[in-house]
Amino acid sequence: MNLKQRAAVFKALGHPARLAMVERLGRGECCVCELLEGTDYRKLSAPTVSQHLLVLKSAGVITEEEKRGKKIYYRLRMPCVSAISLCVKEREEALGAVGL
Amino acid sequence: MNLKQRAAVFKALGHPARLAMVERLGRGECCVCELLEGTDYRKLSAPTVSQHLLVLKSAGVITEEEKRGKKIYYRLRMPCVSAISLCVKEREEALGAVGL
DNA sequence: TGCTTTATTCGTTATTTAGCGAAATAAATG
DNA sequence: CATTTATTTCGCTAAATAACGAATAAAGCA
Repeated sequence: MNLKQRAAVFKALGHPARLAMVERLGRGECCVCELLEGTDYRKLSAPTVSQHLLVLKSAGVITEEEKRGKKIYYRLRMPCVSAISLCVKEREEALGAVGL
Repeated sequence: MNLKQRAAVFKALGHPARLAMVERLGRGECCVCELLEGTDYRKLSAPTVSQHLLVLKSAGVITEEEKRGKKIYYRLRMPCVSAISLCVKEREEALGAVGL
């Protein structure tokens, strides 16, 4: 995996809505409608969520698992990103001095 | 560290030039002039590199270490991002099927 | 002091991204 | 088959980002 591809993964994670989706999927696969509800970041429209999913899929972070009934299920394709997100989350103290 | 702040960290890493800089800084502090040379991604102008450093600094990823002579030294402020980048790098197989 | 090096700030332009309403697709259900 | 539900695609606009040349600042050197 080259530099550009790696950067694309981080870029995909670099939006609150997408990061929330990834963290949700880290707790197990779910359908789009659940992701549409679940974001505590803010309420986004279905088209917007759909587009964010495409970004994550293109970067290889998630994958379309299967279609059950009317619902389409996604799951995390790079399990390590869950650990990554946790790692960053815990670095709280490292950011205090920047005013973040 | 909240969702938005975490996303900002990933966003900062989400550019080939910035990721290369972070990976370089992961091997030890260095000055701007070294970062200006070192990117195998592509040759960028000094103003552009300077702006990328600002992005990384604002997200709390790096910090301005000190000024020695004419040179300004930066270092990694969130050491875990080095490990993160390696983790993503190794997930190569996970991306084959997406055409990445 | 004047010149060179190192790095940043400013101003501008081109490109990308985010978001959404409207429309389209697909599956289940009455 | 018409309707509802779940999701995506399309077309558009507003905002953010990337990049760079010119100008600026600060430090060391001749």
